[in-house]
Amino acid sequence: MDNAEIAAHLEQLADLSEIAGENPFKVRAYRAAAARIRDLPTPVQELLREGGLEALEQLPGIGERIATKIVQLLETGEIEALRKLRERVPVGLLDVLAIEGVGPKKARAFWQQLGITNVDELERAARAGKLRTLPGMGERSERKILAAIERWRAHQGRYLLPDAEADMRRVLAAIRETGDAHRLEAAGSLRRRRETIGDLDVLVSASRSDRIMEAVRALSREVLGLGETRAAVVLRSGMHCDVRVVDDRSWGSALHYFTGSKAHSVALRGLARSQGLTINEYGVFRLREDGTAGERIAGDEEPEVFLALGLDYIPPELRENRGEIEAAAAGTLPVLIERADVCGDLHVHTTWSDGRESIETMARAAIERGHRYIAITDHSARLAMTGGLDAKRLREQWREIEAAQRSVGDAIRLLRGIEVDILEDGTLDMPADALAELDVVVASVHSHFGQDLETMTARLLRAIESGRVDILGHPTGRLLLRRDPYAFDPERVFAAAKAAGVALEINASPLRLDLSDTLAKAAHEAGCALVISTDAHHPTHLDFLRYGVDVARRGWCERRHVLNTEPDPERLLARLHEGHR
DNA sequence: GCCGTTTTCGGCCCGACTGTTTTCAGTCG
Ligand SMILES: Nc1nc2c(ncn2[C@H]2C[C@H](O)[C@@H](COP(=O)(O)OP(=O)(O)OP(=O)(O)O)O2)c(=O)[nH]1
Ligand SMILES: [Mg+2]
Ligand SMILES: [Mg+2]
Ligand SMILES: [Zn+2]
Repeated sequence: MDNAEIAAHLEQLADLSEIAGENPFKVRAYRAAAARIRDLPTPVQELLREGGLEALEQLPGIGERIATKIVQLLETGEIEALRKLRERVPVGLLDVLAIEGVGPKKARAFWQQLGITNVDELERAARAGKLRTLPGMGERSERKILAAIERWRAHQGRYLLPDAEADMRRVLAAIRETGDAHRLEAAGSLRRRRETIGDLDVLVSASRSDRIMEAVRALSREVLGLGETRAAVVLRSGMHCDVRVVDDRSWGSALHYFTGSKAHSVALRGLARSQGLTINEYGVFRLREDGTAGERIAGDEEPEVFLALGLDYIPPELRENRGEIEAAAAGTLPVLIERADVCGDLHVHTTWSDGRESIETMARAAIERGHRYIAITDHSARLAMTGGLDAKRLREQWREIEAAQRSVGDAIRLLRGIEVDILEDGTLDMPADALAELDVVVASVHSHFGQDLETMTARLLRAIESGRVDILGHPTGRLLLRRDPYAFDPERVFAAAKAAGVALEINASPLRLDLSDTLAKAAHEAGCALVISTDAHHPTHLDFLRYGVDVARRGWCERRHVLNTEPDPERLLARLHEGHR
């Protein structure tokens, strides 16, 4: 059972406990534990094997009770407390809880007072006008729930970054168009550069909000809520969008609030309380004896919020309550890598396999982007559907690389590379002598994703220890929103990569983002080198670098952790080859 | 259920909007 599944069990425990009327703080503890497990780079199974129950209890937010539940889950396949809860509370209510506007109290009331146990029954009851018999519910409530059920049925889930960015540009343009916005900025998960985006959150400062709200309404196909300072709408794309309007004085604290994450804000606000302060979206205030907010001491600009608490400024990408507040207090936050630090791209495809453009076209596109070097890394033969290269065609490609190099001049260095398949048994899909003549060998898994953890780990280790591999490409094999990562033990893989001097790729394709933020962090903390590569199959894909830098920043990476921040290609190659060639 | 440069008991973030309410609970950001 992988960490995502364990987290899902804890989430379910939280949801059902909540409907059952449990203490909300206990429910929150389950949710916090679920988040912690989901963020864990190492499979819990491996953690337990090495450190036992104590290793689990070491994790913040996981104590004796939850640790025991997790062990129980891994040993027996279920959590006793969850099994009992499922006997008592209909599991169909989990869907009811997912309906917007329905929380634990209403779900419970539907169930206890109307015998509703799932969404279909809720829909029938709403149509039959039965919900209005409940206290605090009327005809409008029924209509609202029916609309929410429709959205739930159509529900599109989360979005990839480029799709969210495209809609965000439209929203920002429309708000700007009103001329009433003094400042405006994308907030929420998009500002934090999370790997997928649930909805758009936009902060605006203005002295009047009516025309801004009207502009947002005009973009939407459905209005979920509309007040003086907040609007919640469904855009025509189906994406949800929340707009918050504040006045200029509140900009900093409002931006902090709306950027989140929720877990970060809750932790920061808790720290403020312990310092006799209180934070809301309007500022940082001294806390009076009676518990109300007193003198305002900060909040015009975002950095003041941190400063007021004695903290270093925490960049949005780090605001996930993963230790950033403690690091900011200790002055040990990383100096995060930036896009301008990256000097080249080490994973580029061309028409020699499944890329869309020639070597020279890709080279010129890279020059336009200021790159000092790119590695031409087409697929090896095993990936037949991509027209992958065998040793003979690989050697032919070198002549074209040389020709392209002469043609584009010395503005950029074209490196001979390959993305060689790691075959089922961990051997490489190319003879060793051919690989030895290359500048850059990226090795990746493209088949047999279903191997168990031990088999896949051994397969990756064999490739890493071959002495022929410089970079492990898209190390988990995941496709965002489409394919889960394959099972393997990152700890052993990272240890082997460090020992062999093999770098780990942060694949910057927004369909992949692989390594993920948490794994990238674990990798450099394990002493591994990283590279950020686009896996470009088209000139415009070279711009994916931004997304890779986002991941690196979310993974606490500094410039020194990423090899392709080296401007000089010869020095870069020396670093890439170090330890195994 | 977790946690502790105040603490091993008693806190645990804080406010906008909605619907139904005559003063607020529930839900959500
Ligand atoms: N203080 C506080 N802020 C919250 C709470 N819930 C949400 N926020 C803030 C922080 C969030 O980043 C921001 C936007 O809320 P969203 O629900 O859209 O979450 P976010 O954008 O982080 O993730 P998403 O990708 O949309 O799921 O609002 C909360 O319970 N308390
Ligand atoms: Mg959001
Ligand atoms: Mg939102
Ligand atoms: Zn690949």
